[in-house]
Amino acid sequence: MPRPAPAALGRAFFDRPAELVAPDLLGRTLVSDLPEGAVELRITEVEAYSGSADPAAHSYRGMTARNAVMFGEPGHVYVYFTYGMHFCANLVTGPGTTASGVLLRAGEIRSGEELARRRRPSSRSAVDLARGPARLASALGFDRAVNGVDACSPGTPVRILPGSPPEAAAVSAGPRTGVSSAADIPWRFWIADDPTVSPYRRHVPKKRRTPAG
DNA sequence: ATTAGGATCTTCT
DNA sequence: GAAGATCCTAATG
Repeated sequence: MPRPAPAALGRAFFDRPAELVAPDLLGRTLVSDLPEGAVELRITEVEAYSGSADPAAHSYRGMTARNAVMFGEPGHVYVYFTYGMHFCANLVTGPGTTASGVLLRAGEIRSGEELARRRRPSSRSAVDLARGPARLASALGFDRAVNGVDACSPGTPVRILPGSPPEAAAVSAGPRTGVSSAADIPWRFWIADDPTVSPYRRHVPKKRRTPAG
C-alpha cells in the first residue's frame, strides 16, 4: 500500500550538502504561516553557502551570536539582519552540523498576494514582490522572530511542500550575487527565464563618506 | 535598461 | 572603525 505523501519536506531532505539541496529547492513551494496570515511562494532562485570551506559563508570564521543557527540541526531557518534595514532568510543544510545553508533569493508569490503587497508597498508589480533576498523575506514576514524556526516539525509556521523540482535542463547556475570572496564558485541556482529571478549584481565595496577633501 | 548614490545599524575586527 | 549574502529613487540612454 502506498503511504500518503508527506505534508512537507522532512529532515533528510536538508541533511545534505548545500550545493545539492539548493537546486533541489527550485520550483518547490515555501509556506509562511504567521499570525498575520499565510503566504505561499514558488522558489525560483537560491544560493548555497558551505560552512568551513567557504569564505563567503557567514559561518566561515566560526560560531557567533548571529550565525549560531547555522551550526545547529539542518532544516531550521536562519534569518539575519543586514545593511541596517533588511532581513534575509536561509535554510540550514547538512550534512550533519556543518554550518551550511541555502539563501532564499527570489520567488513567485502563489497565494496571499494581498498580504505580501501590504508588507511590500514599494513593489509596483507582482513579480517584484519577492525578487531579491530581502524582498522575499519581507514579503513572507520573516524577521528575528523566525530565526531558528524548525521547518521540519509538525505545525511549524515555515515549511517546504514536496511538489516537484524543475527539470535539470531548466536550471541555470552561476556565481553568487554580491559576495566579495569566492566570487568564482557557481553556487547560485535559478530557474532559467523566470521573470521573478533577481538581476545579478557583482559586489561593490561601499564608499566611505569623505569628511573632507 | 543601466548607473549612481544614499539609507541605516548590526556585527565583527 | 569599517564593511556588509540589499533596496530604493532619480537620472540618463
